[in-house]
Amino acid sequence: MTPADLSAAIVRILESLQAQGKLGAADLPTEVVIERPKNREHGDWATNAAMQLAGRFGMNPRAFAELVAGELSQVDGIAKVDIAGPGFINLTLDAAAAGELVKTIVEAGASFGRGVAMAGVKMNLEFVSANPTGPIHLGGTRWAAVGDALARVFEAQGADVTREYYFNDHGAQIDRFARSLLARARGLDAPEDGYGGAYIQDIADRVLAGTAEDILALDDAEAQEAFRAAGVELMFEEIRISLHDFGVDFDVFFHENSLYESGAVDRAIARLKELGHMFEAEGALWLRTSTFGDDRDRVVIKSDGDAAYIAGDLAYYLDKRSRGFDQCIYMLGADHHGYVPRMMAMCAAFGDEPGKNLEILIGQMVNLVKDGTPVRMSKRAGTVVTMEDLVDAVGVDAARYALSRSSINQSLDIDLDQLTKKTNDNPVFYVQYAHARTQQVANNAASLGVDRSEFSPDLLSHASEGELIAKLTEFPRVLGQAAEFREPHRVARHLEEVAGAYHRWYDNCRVTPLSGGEVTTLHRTRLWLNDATGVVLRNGLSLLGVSAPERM
RNA sequence: GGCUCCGUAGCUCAGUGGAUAGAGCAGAGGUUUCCUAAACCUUGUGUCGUAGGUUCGAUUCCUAUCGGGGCCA
Repeated sequence: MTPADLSAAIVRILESLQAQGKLGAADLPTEVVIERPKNREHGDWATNAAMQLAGRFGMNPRAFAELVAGELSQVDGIAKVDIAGPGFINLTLDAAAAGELVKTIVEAGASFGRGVAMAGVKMNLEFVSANPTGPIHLGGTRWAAVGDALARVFEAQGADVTREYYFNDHGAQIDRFARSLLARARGLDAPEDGYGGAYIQDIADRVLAGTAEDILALDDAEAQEAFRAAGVELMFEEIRISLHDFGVDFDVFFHENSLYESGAVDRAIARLKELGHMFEAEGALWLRTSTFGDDRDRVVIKSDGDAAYIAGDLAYYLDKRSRGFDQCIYMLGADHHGYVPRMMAMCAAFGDEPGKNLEILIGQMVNLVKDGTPVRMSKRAGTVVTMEDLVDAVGVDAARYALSRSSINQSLDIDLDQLTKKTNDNPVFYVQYAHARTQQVANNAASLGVDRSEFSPDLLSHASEGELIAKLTEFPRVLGQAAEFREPHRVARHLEEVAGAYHRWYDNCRVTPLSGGEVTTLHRTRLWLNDATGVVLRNGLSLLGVSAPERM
C-alpha cells in the first residue's frame, strides 16, 4: 500500500460519500496529499485533506475528517485511523500492506521509480555551451553535472530528451584565444587581454606539431587565423573528451555560425516581421520585446548591418522549435540572468508560451575556496580550476555528486583541499557504501543458502524496517518532484535518507542467521528488503551519473 | 540606481501552507567473539535576518526593509 494507493482510496471514498448525499455539491480533488509524519506516533502516513477540503463543503475540518475516517478504517491494509489536531487524518498500515511494495521494487528492478508524467514530451535541454577558448571550468562543470542529471530525471519520466551544446568559434573571445596561442608559439607572453593558462602553451605546441607548413613565418593575420582554426578544433576535442570522461555525452553540438550560413537568421526575422513585431528606427532593425514584458526594445540588426547577439538567439530558438521540440530548456549561469526577459519576450513574439515552450534555468556561481577564503579564479593568471582538475582531485563520482546535491539557486563553494582529503564530509561515500553493503549482504546470503524463495511482509515489523520501507516507498514521488521542479538535487538528498535508514536497519536486523542458526522465512523476507534497497540506491545513483560500487 | 540569488544550529546545507523545524560535518561520550565500524547509538545549540500582511495555520505565499553574492547601468 503506497501513498498513491492511499490517495486514490480517499478520492474514491469522497466520491462515494458525495454519491450517497453525505457530502454537498462541490468539486472533488483527483488526489490528496499523503505525507510521512515527522513524529512516528502520528502513524505511518498522514493527510491534511480534511483541512484543505472541509471549507468547500461548509463543514469544519474535524467533522469532515471523522466522516472520511469512518470509511477509511474499512479499507483493506489500513490497521488504524486517527484524527489529530485541527483535522489531520493519521493512518497506520498493516505491516503486511506496508511491506508488499518491497517485492514490487525488486521485481521492477531498474524501472522502479520511473514514471510517465512526461511521456510524449520532446525536449531540448541545452547546457554547458562554453565557447572553445579553454577547458571547462568549475562553473561549466556544475552545469554538466546538473544538466545531465536533469536529462536523466526527465527521461525517467518518459521524456524524449536531446542534450544540446551551443557554441561559437568566432568573435572577440576566440580572437583573444588565437592571439594568445600565437604569442606563446613565438615564445612571448600572452597579450594583455589574452588567456594565460598552461593549456595555451600545450595547444600552441600541438598546433605547430600538427601543421606541415611553417605558420610562424606567415604574417600576423594569417598566422592568427591558422592558430584559430587549428586551436579551436583541438580545444573542442579536449572539451568533448573531458565531458565524455565525466559521463556527459551531448546529442547535438550546435554551431552558432550555421544559423547565419543556413539563412535561419533571415527566416526568423522574416517571421517576426510577418507577425508585426519588428520595426526600424535610427537605421537599425528592432524587435519590440517591450510588448512582452521586456523593459526596452532590442536591436536585432545594427545600423552598420551587422547582426546583434540576439539575432542568433531568435534563429536558434526557432530552429529548435522547427526541429520538433515542445519544450526548450536553457541552463544559464547567473551572469546571464539579464537575458531572461528578452528571451521570454522573444518566445512570446513567436506566439509561443513563455515558461512552457521556453524555460530558462539560472544557476548560481561556483566559488573556489582555499583555507576558508574565496580564491579569485582568473583565466589570465591561469588559476582557473577545470573539470579535469576537479576529477583528478576527487574522482568523477564525488565531483558529480558534490555538484548536483545542492539547489542551483544556491551558490556553491568548492574547497579542493577538503574534497581531496576524502573524509566523510562527502556524502557520496555514505550512499555508495550503503549500496556496497546491500551487495555484500546479498553475496553472503547466497553463500549461506538464504534466498528469496519466501516473502512474508508481515514479518517486517521492526521499527527500522518500517522506516526503511517508507523511504523506499517515497522514491517514485521524489523522482516526480525532481522532474517537475527541475531539481535533481532532490534525488541525492533522498538517497542520503535511504542510505541512513538502511544503515540503521542493518544494525538492527540480520539477513543471514548467526553461525549454526537456521535459515527462516524472516531471513528470506529480509533479503527482499535488502535487495529492494539496493535497487533504489542503484537507480538513484544512476540518475545522478554516479556509480554504484559492489564493494568499497 | 534597476534586476537577480541567498540569509534556517558553530560550519555546509535540506525543507515551495501543517503537528514538537531537520541532516551531514565539527565537539563530547559510547558500541564490534558473526552479514563491510566509510557504520550505529547517546549528547548541546535555533528571535527560520527584521517588520507588517494573507490564512484555521507561515520557515514556506505577498509587501516593505536590512545584510551578503552576482549581473546590468
